[in-house]
Amino acid sequence: MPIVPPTTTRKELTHDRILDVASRAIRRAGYGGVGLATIMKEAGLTHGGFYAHFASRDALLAEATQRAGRDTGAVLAERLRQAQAQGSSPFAALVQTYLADAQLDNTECGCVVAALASEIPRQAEEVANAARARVLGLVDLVRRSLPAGADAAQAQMVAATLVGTVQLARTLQGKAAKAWLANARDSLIRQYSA
Amino acid sequence: MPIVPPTTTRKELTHDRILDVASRAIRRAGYGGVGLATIMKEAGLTHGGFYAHFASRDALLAEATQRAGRDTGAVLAERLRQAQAQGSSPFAALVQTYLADAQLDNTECGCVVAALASEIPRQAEEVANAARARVLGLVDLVRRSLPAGADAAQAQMVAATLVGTVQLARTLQGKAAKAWLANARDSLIRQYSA
DNA sequence: TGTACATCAGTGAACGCGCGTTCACTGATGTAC
DNA sequence: TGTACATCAGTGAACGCGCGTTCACTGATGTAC
Repeated sequence: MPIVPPTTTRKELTHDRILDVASRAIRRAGYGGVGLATIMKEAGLTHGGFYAHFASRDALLAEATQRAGRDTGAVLAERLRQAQAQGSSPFAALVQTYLADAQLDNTECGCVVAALASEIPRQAEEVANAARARVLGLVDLVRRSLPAGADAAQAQMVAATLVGTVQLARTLQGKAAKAWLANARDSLIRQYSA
Repeated sequence: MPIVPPTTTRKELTHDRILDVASRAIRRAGYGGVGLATIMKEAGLTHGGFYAHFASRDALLAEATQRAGRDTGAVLAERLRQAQAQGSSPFAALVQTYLADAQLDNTECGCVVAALASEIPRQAEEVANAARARVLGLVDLVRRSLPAGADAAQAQMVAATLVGTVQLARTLQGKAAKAWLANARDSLIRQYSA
């Protein structure tokens, strides 16, 4: 989703559009899986104009990682708020959203950490830094969803389990993948709910 | 480690050497991160001879995935056997090996699933199939390490947590990464030991 | 044991292609007076 | 309000490079007699 600040020039709108396209492209195809020409074309531009918006390909990957993380982070945070407002368990809401069956085919708009985790350590410093920030953001979100008294260590365990589960389920097909997710939802909610 | 069957022609030895190099290359650099020329050079050959050994790049990636998984699977299985022989907990041995601090810098010779998980769904069918087999192999290994009575569902949870933990710890640096691993080792052993 | 020859494993140059990056240019936008 | 001009955002062709793949060839290995 494009984010449009109060005062926006035409160039800022274009920049934002490129970022939005790229944030989906990297989750769909991996950091190395999509070229600048494709991204620019999907944004309705020719590739020549790219360097008026970003210093390099890596600069785009870094910004796109941040964008992807903030987009899905905002959605999850909103779910937690809703659950709290209704007096239901924020943790259960998090788990059910993060491990929803739909996430299997939703890589392009899903969690950027789950989509790219194993590629992060191989990226250029600026990209890895942006990705690292999203990992920490995810852990923090998990921590805030846990019952009061839960510590960062528990949040790390849950975050690792969520990410690992989505990734491994995505390597399987159909029923086996959904069964894996369902099992993980049950186990996590049983174990960590207050 | 090259695997040498009883009767080996010179060509089989070379094939094996290419596979060994490739199995480390994909874990180090990702499926897309290393070219055939580099792999052949590391195996002491010129790249022209590649197609005498493999039908395509993807065929190599598939075989190298299988090789990597079997190599590390054999090491882990041996650890489990040792622990059982000594009357100590196989599960603790598995967790301490899989989540050892050394794994942070050991991507090249470590678990192929942890090294490549998020890239698997994007690979060609034959590569994804080989990788999927390694995921199931990992789950099975975990299941065999768990106390008697543990089911496949528990093994899936543990496998996802192991893989997610290694991946996320690898995105961090130094002390933070080691602390994450230590926390995960403690939590898992506390939770699943008989 | 020695020679002649077929098979085999690996070489090295070449191919077409898509990549990230650069740059001279164009047409639209917006400002000055 | 209208004209002249500077600035801006995006175009499209070109570059050098490394990739996967192909192929004619070479030198070594091994077999037949």
